[in-house]
Amino acid sequence: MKPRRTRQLAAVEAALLQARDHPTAAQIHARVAVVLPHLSLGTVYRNLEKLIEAGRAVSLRLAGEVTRYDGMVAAHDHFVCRSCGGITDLVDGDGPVVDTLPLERSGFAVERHALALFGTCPTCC
Amino acid sequence: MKPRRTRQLAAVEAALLQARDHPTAAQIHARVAVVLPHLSLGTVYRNLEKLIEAGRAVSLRLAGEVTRYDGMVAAHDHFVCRSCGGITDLVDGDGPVVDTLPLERSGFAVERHALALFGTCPTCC
DNA sequence: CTTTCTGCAAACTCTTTGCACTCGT
DNA sequence: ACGAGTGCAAAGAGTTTGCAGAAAG
Repeated sequence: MKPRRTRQLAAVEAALLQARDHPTAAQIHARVAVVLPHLSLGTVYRNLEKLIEAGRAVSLRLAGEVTRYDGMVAAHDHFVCRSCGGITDLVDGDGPVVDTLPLERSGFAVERHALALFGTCPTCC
Repeated sequence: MKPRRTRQLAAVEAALLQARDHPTAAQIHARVAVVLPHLSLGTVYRNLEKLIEAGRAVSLRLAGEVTRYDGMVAAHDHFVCRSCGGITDLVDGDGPVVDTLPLERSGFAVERHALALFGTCPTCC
């Protein structure tokens, strides 16, 4: 049950870290296939699952869209532009803040959240 | 392209409004099938799509889960309990608040958001 | 009557899995 | 050598769609 460092796993992680467009599994497959032509899509899915379990990747599911993957692992939110379709990472600090205090007071123990904002980005306005 | 008032559409909407458990398309189908035995799953999907376009329903996609539907149409967030799996509607006021001001200042025009919180609910703590 | 909607089933898309083989350790 | 990982292809799950007939307006 000890995880191994295979070229496929390394390549998938490298593609994820390099990408800033929140690629789909198929996109990752296409990109890695340049270097590893025989890479199968099934292996991409298996390795993405491993990275997520290891906390080295995050999956992102927006309404009406395929699952996307994000190599940025620190807690952050997303802005989806209705005009260009681009997804912007919002790092804590300049992004929106979710205030969970009222909830905590009601007895909810909040561990994490997933927030996606929709609208128009600065470039498209 | 004038929408018609069919019993199937009415029954799907009724089931949605009655449900408080954010049912999946299959669950809605099962519930409505009690009244309309010949209702097909395809029709459920088509009618859910119509309700969403009309702004009378909302879809909800959580990581690793099937699409769920919500008859509560007012903007609200969701709390997902890691222990019991229950989904609680968080109405604005006692729910968490998303502060989009810093973003707006950066040039983003935020129109709406989708927020899901994960943790343990009061009953499960 | 006209046009939208339905039921059914087949098609589609995305994702997962079984199996024999390969490759890290 | 051992066993986790891989490629391939087939299976699964969820959702969409084409078509002939039903039904709303």
